Amino acid sequence: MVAPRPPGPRSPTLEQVAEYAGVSRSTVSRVINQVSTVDPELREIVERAIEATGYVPNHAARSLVTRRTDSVALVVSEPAGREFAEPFLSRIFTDPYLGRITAGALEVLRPEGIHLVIMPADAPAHQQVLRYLRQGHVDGVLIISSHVADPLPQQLCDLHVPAVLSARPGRPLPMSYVDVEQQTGARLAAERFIALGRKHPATVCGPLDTTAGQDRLAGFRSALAVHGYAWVPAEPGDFTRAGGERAARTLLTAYPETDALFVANDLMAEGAMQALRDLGRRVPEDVAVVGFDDSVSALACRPQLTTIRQPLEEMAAEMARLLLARIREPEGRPRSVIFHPEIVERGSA
Amino acid sequence: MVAPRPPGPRSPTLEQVAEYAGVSRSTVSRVINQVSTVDPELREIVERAIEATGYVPNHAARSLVTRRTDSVALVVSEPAGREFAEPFLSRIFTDPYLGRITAGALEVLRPEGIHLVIMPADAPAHQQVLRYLRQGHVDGVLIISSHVADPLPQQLCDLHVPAVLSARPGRPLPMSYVDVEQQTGARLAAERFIALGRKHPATVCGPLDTTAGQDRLAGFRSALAVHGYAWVPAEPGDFTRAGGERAARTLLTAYPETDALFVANDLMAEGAMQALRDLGRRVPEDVAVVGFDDSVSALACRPQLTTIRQPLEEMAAEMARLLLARIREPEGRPRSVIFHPEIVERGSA
DNA sequence: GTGAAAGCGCTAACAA
DNA sequence: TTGTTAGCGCTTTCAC
Repeated sequence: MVAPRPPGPRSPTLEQVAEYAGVSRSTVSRVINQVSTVDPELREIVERAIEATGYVPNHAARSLVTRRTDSVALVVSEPAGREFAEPFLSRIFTDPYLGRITAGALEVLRPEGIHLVIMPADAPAHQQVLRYLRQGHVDGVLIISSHVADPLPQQLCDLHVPAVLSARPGRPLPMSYVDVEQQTGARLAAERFIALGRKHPATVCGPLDTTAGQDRLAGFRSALAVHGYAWVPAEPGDFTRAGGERAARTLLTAYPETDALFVANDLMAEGAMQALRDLGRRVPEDVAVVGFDDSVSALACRPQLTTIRQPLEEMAAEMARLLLARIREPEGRPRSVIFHPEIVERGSA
Repeated sequence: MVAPRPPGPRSPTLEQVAEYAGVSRSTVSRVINQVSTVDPELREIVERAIEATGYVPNHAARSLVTRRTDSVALVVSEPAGREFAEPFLSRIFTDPYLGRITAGALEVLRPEGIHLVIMPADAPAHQQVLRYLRQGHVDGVLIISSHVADPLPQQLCDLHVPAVLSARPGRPLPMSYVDVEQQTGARLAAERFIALGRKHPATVCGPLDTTAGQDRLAGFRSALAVHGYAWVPAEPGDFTRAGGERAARTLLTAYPETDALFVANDLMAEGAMQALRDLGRRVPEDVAVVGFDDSVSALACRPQLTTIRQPLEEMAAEMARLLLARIREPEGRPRSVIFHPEIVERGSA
């Protein structure tokens, strides 16, 4: 909380513009709000008065009566019970994932004149976030949540705050969401390995308490089952670079025959490539590697990463569109939009 | 702009809580605002009433009278006249720079209960951003601006909106800012090359219309001048990965004898390493490379990047502190806080 | 087509 | 210590 701002040179009010123009407050208000029933001549006069006084409407006053704020929150949720080496804030803001989501959402929001408040919500902050949303700071919420048992989506649902999820919710919920066909993506990776004639596929999967982690693992396994693999080694990572490195090392130590590695996101793949290098494995000759995301990390790898592309920017843009629709029509049916993944073939597999 | 939200189940007002508790509005207000002059017994009653009714204060109403919003904007400014391959939004949100700044700022802002609105401001959006700020949406602004001729800082100054800059302004301005000793950083790189016995240093510098670009180049040149280098080849890049790759290629083609390369940020260094690899140069054997930032990119490189560390998170945190100070005391003297860079030695030099 | 007036939910003088 | 009251600046009926 900050101290009150001192009086200072306050900007003009509607009242003052009205006086300047010699009309009533209502007329100025109508001109500002583009109401068409204003005499063109008066409108002209008022517009000049606005220009002359340098008037801008006061947001709080307007918001108080209209109950709109023209801004939405981007909530990055993380439930309790996860352990990470890196602190929450640097971890999420260093991950290219969030950047792509932000860019995609703003691509839609900006032209609509809607602003974005970014709200990290680790477990201790959940209550504050809910409070914030209840205070009417924003018209709606984009929720980035991956943990299957994350309570936040349900709570937001209960609050009747318009909201859209970044992925299929862990439990069914009457809330719009966007997702990618996770299993299909994983299958693409599996098929790539089969096509390359690899015999010992394995995977650094995502955290098994996330839907993406579960789905990608299941998709990979079931696609390989079709080719006779009743079982596939898997070691979970935490979607961070260091986590991927660690998991790959564990995996390759336990299963040194591994010649194909599916890593559940590009950031972990970066770490996995490092581990492989340290272990004296060549990529792709000894071990073929496929990542997931098609983020900047994929290009940073040597060799560059073959990966499953999910169009995060477009997905976030769609989230924003779904949210706007929901804000405009809160009782509409929740919608889901599922995107198709594609394999992007580069040097690693 | 969005349509008005329908009435729906409005949350309780102060009035209703007061009625429930059998006290006046003011008393409830005092309890909410932690005013100490409330009888403990009454306070207890009121708190129960708040609990029972599920009351939360309406932000707009409060903001209208207090003239505070408890939120600040993070404006990422970019003046007209720059050409980039990538669109503005994906470029800035994909750059680890912004992520580190955001994380650092939130580290200070969050505990204070202050929220962050993220506002990209390319040239066409400048007017809207100024308008937004004048409307009183936020209490202050953190400005990320690098272009020496960027008009935005001056305009914000004129608006009397509390603001803090991410770097020394292009022209002197009565505004607080944070910076790193750019020239010292560049000198560290130069000295590293001298220590390694390199004879043909060169630099992929930053855009010459940015203070950082200018300072790092000047610092590198003047440090080398001390060692007899009257002139040093330099090729400007645009601080992007692709730009660094292009610039390094140009430089190495024109000056194939180059055996030491200072690259003005890590993102460009990543690209430069790629270019060197393509040109058949080994790093560090044939060409030693030093970057600037110590971002995640530095770790993604092979070999890992020796780089000049600037503590961006701490710098952003300091920006936030300076801003809070300014909001609380708008007439205070503008302050500058300059951080010390350090060289982080890794594999590339 | 325009103006007068009520009121959005809150804080902060001021009185009691 | 508590209550009464007057706005904060705007939109929005409702008369005219």
